[in-house]
Amino acid sequence: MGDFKLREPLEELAAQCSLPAALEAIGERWAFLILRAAFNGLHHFEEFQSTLGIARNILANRLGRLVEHGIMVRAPLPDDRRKIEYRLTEKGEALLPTMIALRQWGEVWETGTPSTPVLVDARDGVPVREVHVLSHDGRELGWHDMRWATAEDLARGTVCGGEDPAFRELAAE
Amino acid sequence: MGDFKLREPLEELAAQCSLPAALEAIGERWAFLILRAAFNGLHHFEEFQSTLGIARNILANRLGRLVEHGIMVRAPLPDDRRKIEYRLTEKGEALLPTMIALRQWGEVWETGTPSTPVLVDARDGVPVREVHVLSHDGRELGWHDMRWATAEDLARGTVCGGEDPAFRELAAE
DNA sequence: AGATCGGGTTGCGAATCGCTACCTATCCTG
DNA sequence: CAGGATAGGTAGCGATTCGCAACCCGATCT
Repeated sequence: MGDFKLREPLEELAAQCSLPAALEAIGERWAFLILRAAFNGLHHFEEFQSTLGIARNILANRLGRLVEHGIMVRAPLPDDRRKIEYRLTEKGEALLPTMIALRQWGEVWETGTPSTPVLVDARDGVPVREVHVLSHDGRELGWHDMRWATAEDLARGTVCGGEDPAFRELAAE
Repeated sequence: MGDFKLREPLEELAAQCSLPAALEAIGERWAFLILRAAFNGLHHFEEFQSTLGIARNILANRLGRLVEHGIMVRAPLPDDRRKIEYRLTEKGEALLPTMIALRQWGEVWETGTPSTPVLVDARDGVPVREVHVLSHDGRELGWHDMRWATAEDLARGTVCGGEDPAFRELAAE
């Protein structure tokens, strides 16, 4: 027991968009919270278990899955071979913007209060900005400032003002 | 059947961080994909069902939950009262940066290819930037450029260079 | 050697998922 | 206005998955 099977239907959708692929890796219950704990400096099974209150078998399963997906690495410590260190890989660290964006959304729309601890710039101790989608020239874009474009749209430059040199550059590849 | 009960343990954690609160709202399987479909312009039960391939009772449950959480609104159309429109609220639209960040992560670390369709700036048709965590002065911060700060850290300005005027301003509240 | 600790696995009942069939209003058509 | 099609769900039921508690086993400590 404890070896759960994959649920397939997401994979079909992954052909079109990589969101399903991402969810396959970290979309399960607890995965994001384990990740947050890891970002908070936790590295050991018992630490995750006691601070998250997650069931042990589920935790073992999730850690295993995160390792499978290359999001964390499992390393037995040389000085105490009972201890196993779970550590974020570069791939795992790359999930930070997603996690912060989700947390900030929760702050604004769910809890209404800033979470602690706060993530600050290590250089000057100032809290980080709110995560936004930015245009190529750095403007903050709301949903109504964007649109979807197909591969052909991009290649043709038929979307709107295809005169922009930065666009030509991007569309070229 | 179909009325699922909430699982509580997440709520305790929500006191400290609003990530659990956010996950309570959109952390379930399919929720993000329904959201993506909504961002792609789908508005009706059958549209979601056929494009996502999700089971009908699960879809009904998820849509209901998203509506409960104020992420979507359910509106019967006046001209055809069989039809129900599901539409993103402002709160739902605010999830776009999270979704894009997750999708971009999937593109880079899972599928390795850009997804279609591509999200572009409506003004000039240029694809949006990759989502990053930015410092108050706009630098892109990697995980190792940040740290966690407690409320006291912020109030005291003991973190590092507390001389920054922007920091004083933020720490004041 | 015996106790303890870190990191799991096993069993089992409860909750959730997914599939296939209904079901109920509303249109639409003759 | 009867009969069918359409939109949006429910109900039943087997297959997974979750959560809890108990057990296991190889280090390590005393």
